[in-house]
Amino acid sequence: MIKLAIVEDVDEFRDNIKGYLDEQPEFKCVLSENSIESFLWKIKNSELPEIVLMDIELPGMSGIDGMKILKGKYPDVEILMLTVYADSRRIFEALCAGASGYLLKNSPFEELKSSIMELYNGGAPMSPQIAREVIGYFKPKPHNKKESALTDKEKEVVVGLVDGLSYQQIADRLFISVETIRSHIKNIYKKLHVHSKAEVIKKSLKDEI
Amino acid sequence: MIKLAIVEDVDEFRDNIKGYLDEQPEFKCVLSENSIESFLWKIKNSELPEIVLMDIELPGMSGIDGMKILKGKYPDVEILMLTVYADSRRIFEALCAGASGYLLKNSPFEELKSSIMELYNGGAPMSPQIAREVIGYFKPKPHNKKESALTDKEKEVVVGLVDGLSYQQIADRLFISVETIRSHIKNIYKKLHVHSKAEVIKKSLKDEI
DNA sequence: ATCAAATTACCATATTCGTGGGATTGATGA
DNA sequence: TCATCAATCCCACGAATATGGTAATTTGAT
Repeated sequence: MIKLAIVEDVDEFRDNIKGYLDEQPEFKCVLSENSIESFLWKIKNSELPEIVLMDIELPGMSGIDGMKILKGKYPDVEILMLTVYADSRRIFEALCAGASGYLLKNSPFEELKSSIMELYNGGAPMSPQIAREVIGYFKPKPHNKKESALTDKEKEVVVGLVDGLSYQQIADRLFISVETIRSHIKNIYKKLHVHSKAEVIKKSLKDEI
Repeated sequence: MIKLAIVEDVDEFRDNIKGYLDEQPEFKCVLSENSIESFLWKIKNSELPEIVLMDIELPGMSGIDGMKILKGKYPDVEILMLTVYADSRRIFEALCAGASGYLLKNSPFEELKSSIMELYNGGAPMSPQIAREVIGYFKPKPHNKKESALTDKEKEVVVGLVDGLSYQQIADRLFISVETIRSHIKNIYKKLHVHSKAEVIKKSLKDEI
């Protein structure tokens, strides 16, 4: 018997889901609320749900913020996001906030059920569209520039900068003069169109150099 | 009719898969090879497959390296990784190399079929275990430190540093004197035990401050 | 064999940074 | 109420950085 909670502001949709889930012998809805605020309030005196189905678009506190609070208080609760949107910003915000699964609302109830079971068994259910976004996150980027423009030596210098070394320290590490480092840095700055170590480090750590 | 290719070194397993897929009216196996090398050779004179089922553990060139080459020559080919391993290093290497799906070899053939269909329809099929790893990648880390120690103002200054601004520019942005920035920076350095902008930026971008 | 690029190195100079001292004002909490 | 801390500002000085030159080798590719 898996204990569930539902947080969804559209009354009809919430009741439909609850109706369906209550029919399933493997589930038990211990809470069904229309806002994060009331959910967080009621949960104090309720059985602790194992899985929370949560809408991402809620009046008042957003599902994302709600998740953060919920996860803070009850880290073991699994959260399955439900949403009509498949845009990547929302997806990654939700995942970074601790969602364990992400379904589109147009999923049929049977899929909702199997997704809950999958989540309960340690999986991470996602609608195909969502999975595509998530996988796409790792895909090799079209790599805007051609091979980063930087030479091998310049890349070594960049590594030194990222490691927080001074010019002198980089020189020692690469067994060349600090003057050479200065030359390389000048060229790196020109190529990357930056004017400080800080910007190089940022580029190196964020984009790709 | 979806055109498929199989790259798998274990003859029996490869033949079993091919046998099953050939029975399906939606599929057509245009290639079935036991190594990346022979696959890349034969594909030149073969119909171009739309989806390649590829083992990740291959003698000779690894599936990962093979994928990179394949993706380089035929960027539109979708790759579905097949493996017995679910360790995160392999998963993320494969995804970063351009895999569009990732199945464990213990998946039943029916699941393999539905996964191919899902991939063909723009999804990104994953075994539940794999999905868990992928989602886990985004999960909030156990956040080692206690609330980062930095005050709100100090965090704003850090943001300025990460943005590559000079002290003066940060001062202008926050409408306070550059001397105040210097004070904040001194305190930030003490709290984080660092001695340069570079280290702060690195900490901010890598760990969490 | 030749030319372009990469790597190495040096000089000069203005700016920025890192760090040591202070000091004042509020807000917060014990 | 008193102590603490965040936030604001100032001074000074040596170290490091940013940017402008110039130029000798090495290396790679044509």
